[in-house]
Amino acid sequence: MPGIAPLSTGVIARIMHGEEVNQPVLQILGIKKINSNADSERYRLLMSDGQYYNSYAMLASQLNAMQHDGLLKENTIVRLDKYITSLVGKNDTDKRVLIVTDLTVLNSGAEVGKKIGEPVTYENALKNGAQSKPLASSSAPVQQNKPEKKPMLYNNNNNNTLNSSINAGLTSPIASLSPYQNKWAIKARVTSKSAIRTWSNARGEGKLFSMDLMDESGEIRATAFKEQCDKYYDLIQVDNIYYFSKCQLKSANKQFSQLKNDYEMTFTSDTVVQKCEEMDDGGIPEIKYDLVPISQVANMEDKTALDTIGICKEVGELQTFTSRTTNKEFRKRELTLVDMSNSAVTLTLWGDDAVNFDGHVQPVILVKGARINVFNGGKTLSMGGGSTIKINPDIPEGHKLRGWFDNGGGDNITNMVSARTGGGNFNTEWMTLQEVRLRNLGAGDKPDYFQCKAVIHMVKQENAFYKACPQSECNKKVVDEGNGQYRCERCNSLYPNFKYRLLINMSIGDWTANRWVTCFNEVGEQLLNHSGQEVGNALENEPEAAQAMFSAINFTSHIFKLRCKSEMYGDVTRNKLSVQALTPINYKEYNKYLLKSLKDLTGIGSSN
DNA sequence: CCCCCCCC
Repeated sequence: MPGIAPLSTGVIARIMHGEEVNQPVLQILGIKKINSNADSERYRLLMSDGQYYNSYAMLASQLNAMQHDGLLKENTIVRLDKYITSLVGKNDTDKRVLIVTDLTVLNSGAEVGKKIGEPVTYENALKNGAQSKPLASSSAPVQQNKPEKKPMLYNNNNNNTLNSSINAGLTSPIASLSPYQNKWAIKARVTSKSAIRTWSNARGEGKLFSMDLMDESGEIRATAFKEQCDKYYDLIQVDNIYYFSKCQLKSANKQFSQLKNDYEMTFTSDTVVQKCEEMDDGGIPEIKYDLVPISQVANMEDKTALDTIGICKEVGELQTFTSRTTNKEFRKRELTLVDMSNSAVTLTLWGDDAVNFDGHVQPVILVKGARINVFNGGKTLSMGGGSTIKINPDIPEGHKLRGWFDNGGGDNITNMVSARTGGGNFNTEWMTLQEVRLRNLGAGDKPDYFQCKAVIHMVKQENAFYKACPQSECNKKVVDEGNGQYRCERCNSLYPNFKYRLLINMSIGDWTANRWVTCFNEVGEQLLNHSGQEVGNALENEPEAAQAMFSAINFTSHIFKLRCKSEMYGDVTRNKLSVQALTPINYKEYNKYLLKSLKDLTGIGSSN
């Protein structure tokens, strides 16, 4: 059969003997779903090497999608790129389960069209005296073969017992754990660890912490309550590898966990945890980061979890507030992360992370599992369950960013993914400047936000900047003492210097109306394409340079994201517009709005 | 046995 990959004949005998075989090629003779309950999905495979077949094979759940896509039909020939074997069951009936964690389809079932060879079960072949020894191979076994004497005595809570099992190499892959078998030990890396949390409800009260564990086969969440919480909290550290045994397994509630496992673990009084001190990590993978460029965050769905890395360009004050809904007090701190996509996003830290954070050195921040929140039409990242941050991580991406930023890389951030320091072009209602008046926007307690396409008519150079407190966290206007000293009333300090901050008023117009709007520092810097320092200096000392900067933007068109709020000055109410963000015109998006407006106006092409 | 992840 030309084009059909040859099977690795007889290889199942070697695999089931614990030998590591590189990329065996097998044929799928059947696949069926086990565990029929709705939130648990797992497939069992019947696979043949043409000589033997093996029904104790499982598909790791991260490969379920291949089955969903119809890629694993009967007769399909696959190459096992990664797999793990594990002994399960009581000693006398030990079975070696094969868990496939990565595979490549070589020929589709339709292409092959039939079962190759006349395979028999490996177990029957053994009984009938067929060759049971592994064939000659230079590769070392991953796991020890089944020891002759009964080694797996987990009937007491004794570390020596655990050690002997572990030393014999008898750890199970996480993917093989289920509530139906409890004699196992896993060797896993801690990828995240929660803070200790207390609860109190009708069913009682207590405390707990949870952690996420990972090995080559998969991941699982574990929770330690009460006594176990106190006992293990300090021992468990992110990135370390531990042996765990005698935890209770139960179905995971998918509502609360994004981890790819149908089960989760609870520590019990019998649980044994032991730190793995070996230098060799034994194939336990490093924590993997799927780093998303900050610019991409704008295109991702609300509530998505993601990994990213950026420079903490700005850091906010620690804020404390009481939640209106729960009456709980929260502490948070907002960081502005920037990266080489010339984009910025806000990352919110909570609790101790927020309190202890020192951002003044503009560190590299690596974050795993941060969640997207939509706020004011922008997107922010927030730490939550399972999220971790690392400050100045020793990884190539971190060093690259450091070099980029220290050479001025962060000076031209043009894309503000979060609304506070800018904003995107998503989810914000389009409006004309006339509609803003007609609809009485900004009259409520909360500001209104909208976007419009407008052209800059005139920019005021007078009072376009002010002299602000030089402290990085304080932007209050300083009082010029006239003797080379500047006084900040907020910090109650005298300084020999100040920093320029922009506060630009300009007139913009669309086809319906003109309005005066205010740009604060960051947007002003983006608009004028110069730092506040440069603009302030030019305005004070180099009028021609300043003129050039300001006239360069006259009659340019942009998408303005505006905040609208009516404010009282004495007994006069003024409706104020401030520019939250400024973006180049995305004609695809803008035309969508125009087309919709046309439909609404004419009724042509509309549904009603 | 938790399952909240907040606020502007």
